[in-house]
Amino acid sequence: MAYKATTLNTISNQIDTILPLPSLEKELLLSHLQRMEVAKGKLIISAGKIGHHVYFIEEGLARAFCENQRGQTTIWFGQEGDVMLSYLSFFKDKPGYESIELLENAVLYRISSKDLRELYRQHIHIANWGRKFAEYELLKAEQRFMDLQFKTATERYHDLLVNSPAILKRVQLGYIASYLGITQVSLSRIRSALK
Amino acid sequence: MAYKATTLNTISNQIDTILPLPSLEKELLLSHLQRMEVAKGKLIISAGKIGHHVYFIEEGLARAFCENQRGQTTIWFGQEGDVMLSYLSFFKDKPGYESIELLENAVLYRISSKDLRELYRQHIHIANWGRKFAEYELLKAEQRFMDLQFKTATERYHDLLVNSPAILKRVQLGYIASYLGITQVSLSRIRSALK
DNA sequence: GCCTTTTTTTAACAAATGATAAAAAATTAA
DNA sequence: TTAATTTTTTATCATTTGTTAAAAAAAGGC
Repeated sequence: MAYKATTLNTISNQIDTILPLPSLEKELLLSHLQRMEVAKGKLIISAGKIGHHVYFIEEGLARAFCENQRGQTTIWFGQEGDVMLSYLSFFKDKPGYESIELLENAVLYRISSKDLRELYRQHIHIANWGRKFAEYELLKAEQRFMDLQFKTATERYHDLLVNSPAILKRVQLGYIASYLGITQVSLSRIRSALK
Repeated sequence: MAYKATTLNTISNQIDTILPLPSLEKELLLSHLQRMEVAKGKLIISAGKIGHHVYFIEEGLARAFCENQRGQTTIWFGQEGDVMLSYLSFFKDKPGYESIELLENAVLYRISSKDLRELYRQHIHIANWGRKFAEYELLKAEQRFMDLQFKTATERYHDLLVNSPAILKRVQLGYIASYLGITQVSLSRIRSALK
């Protein structure tokens, strides 16, 4: 059974985690969100197409992946509390690199890019909330880049074990391997060396 | 001789490139900027320390680098029009991963983190300017990550040749190699294979 | 110019990862 | 449960990149 939803992972708390909003702006932002229950396997965002919404994950698991010569490479996992979007689509109205699919049945909230941009334009608290959102995503991207540049695949796997055990439990190893930037065979070698 | 400064690379135009500001907010932001002439070799930001300013490069060239087992690895080059900062320091008041040093004599403009945050808090246009800044930096970081994940060192070198020939002319190959995530010996092999 | 120092290239060998194929284990469906 | 399918591991060999050392080329100082 899925764990009982508490106030800790409600959409309202997700918003406050980025930057607490005054009640007026909070209600305004919430009023533009649309709740969706989506089945496992559904493609939320398609590579090469412009995504017109930003999604908040209240429950469920998703992955972003790119198609390339060797098939699909997973570049991101998202779970409860994460925000799901194509940066290129939302920031520049351009087609994104990646597709995003649900790996489990999910409860999502979405807002259209158009609505969110209008809220940014009119309300300074929401503009600063959007700035904080971009800044935190940038810190995550920087961390990700540094890991890829400076750590070995073995270290990155170990980091996942320590920092994101939930992902490892919920996802098959082929996806993990491509997320780490190595082949599944290589990941299998790393795992057997750890025993 | 350095090229003559035109309106194209003034600090004022750098700001508008991120997001054009109304004249009131533009003047306000400019009034907080301090002009500096800095000599080649100067360390602007130090790894492990909190950087308290954000810098705009009007003239000159800089690199960010990290110390690690193999010495220094260059992770970024900045030239005319680029903004220079530690993300961790400015966004979270934490010590950053990287040091930034000037590779040429430079003309910089700087603003304190404190002042810029206060402008974000009070002026919606500046808040949205700051949001756009973070969004564009995030797109650059995403591009960088994708390149490292999906392209070979040879392809990354070729991209530099095509997209940033100025950097290649101004910087020694050892820095370029570490920026590409390979050794200088490897870069030399790549270069000789292209002939 | 010439000498010193720094940068770049080349060579030889080691280590890590990729590609492919096949075996083993786990999962799913009837 | 059994059979089919999917996932994971193991093995072999090729390729790429790293390490170290030395030679060649370029840059800087006197």
